[in-house]
Amino acid sequence: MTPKIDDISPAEWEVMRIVWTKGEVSSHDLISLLQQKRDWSDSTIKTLIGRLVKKALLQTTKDGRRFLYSATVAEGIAMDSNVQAMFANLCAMKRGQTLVNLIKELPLAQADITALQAVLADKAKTAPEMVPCDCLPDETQCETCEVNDHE
Amino acid sequence: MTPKIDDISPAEWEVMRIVWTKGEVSSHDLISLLQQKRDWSDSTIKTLIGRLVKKALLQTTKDGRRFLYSATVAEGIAMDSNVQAMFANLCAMKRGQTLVNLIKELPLAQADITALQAVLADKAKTAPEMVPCDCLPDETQCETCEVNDHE
DNA sequence: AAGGTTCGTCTACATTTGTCAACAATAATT
DNA sequence: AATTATTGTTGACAAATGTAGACGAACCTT
Repeated sequence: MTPKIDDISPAEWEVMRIVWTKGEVSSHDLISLLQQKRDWSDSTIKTLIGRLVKKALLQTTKDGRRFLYSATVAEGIAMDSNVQAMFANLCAMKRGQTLVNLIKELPLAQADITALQAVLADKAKTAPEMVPCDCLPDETQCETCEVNDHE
Repeated sequence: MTPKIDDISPAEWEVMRIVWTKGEVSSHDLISLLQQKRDWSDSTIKTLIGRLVKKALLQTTKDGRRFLYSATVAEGIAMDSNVQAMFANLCAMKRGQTLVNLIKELPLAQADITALQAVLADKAKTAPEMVPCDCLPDETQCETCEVNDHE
């Protein structure tokens, strides 16, 4: 089955983070690590693991009696895909501002900032004057867009 | 009741987008606009409206026999809050790269780019050399971080 | 006044998600 | 061998979500 990459629930996300960070983990490690962050019972974590395996986001390797779990999808891919899916829900016209607010809040490393600046410099070359709102169905006109059009 | 701002389901987002864009809408308008984008029955949309009212994300004004619906939370606030909540799920160390990938994909207006550049220039002044991974519980060490520490 | 239309509310039902307990198989200990 | 611990699998159940039919009150048409 294909991994359901955009179907990771918040609780499952916690599990995946550990797996991605450790590479291969036993359910025991997963449980012990997660319980240092979350007040979840062993059972709960086992269920989450089971569901992730069913969703094909985790794969198993037999290690004697137990299993070792590892991710079937790279962390970066999953993050990109989910973040992009989330942004697809937002009004196209207002994504830029949202990004500005987000970046203001986020701690970023020097290297990240440099990389971002490079991408922006590049995009600036071909960026349109404005990105229109896409909240209403095609035929309909968005008030705000009209206003801006007349500016 | 306080609006459950981070409790907007994907289907509900669709509804909110219309409301935010139009300001005040009747259920009739909502239904007719939404059905141009989604293959939802009248009933389905009515249910969504009802749930949004219950979540205090929509408020109503009586307009004769019917209601006019409007948002109780500004679109920008909701977007910021949700995007930030989503990023909280991501490994702190990899958020920067995710942002880079996101921005590469997103169409941005000139003005947005300029604003982003300003924020980045400002952040660059105080940005740390690196933001450590926060996927594992405090005591535990993240492999990748170690590696980077030794660089 | 009678019948159709509009609109809000209720009920319904399958899935998904958050949370667990119980159980069975297997391995480790005594 | 008997007991205990470990670990994967099942079953459960409430709450949230996607989806939609049915019903009743209010309104408009004739």
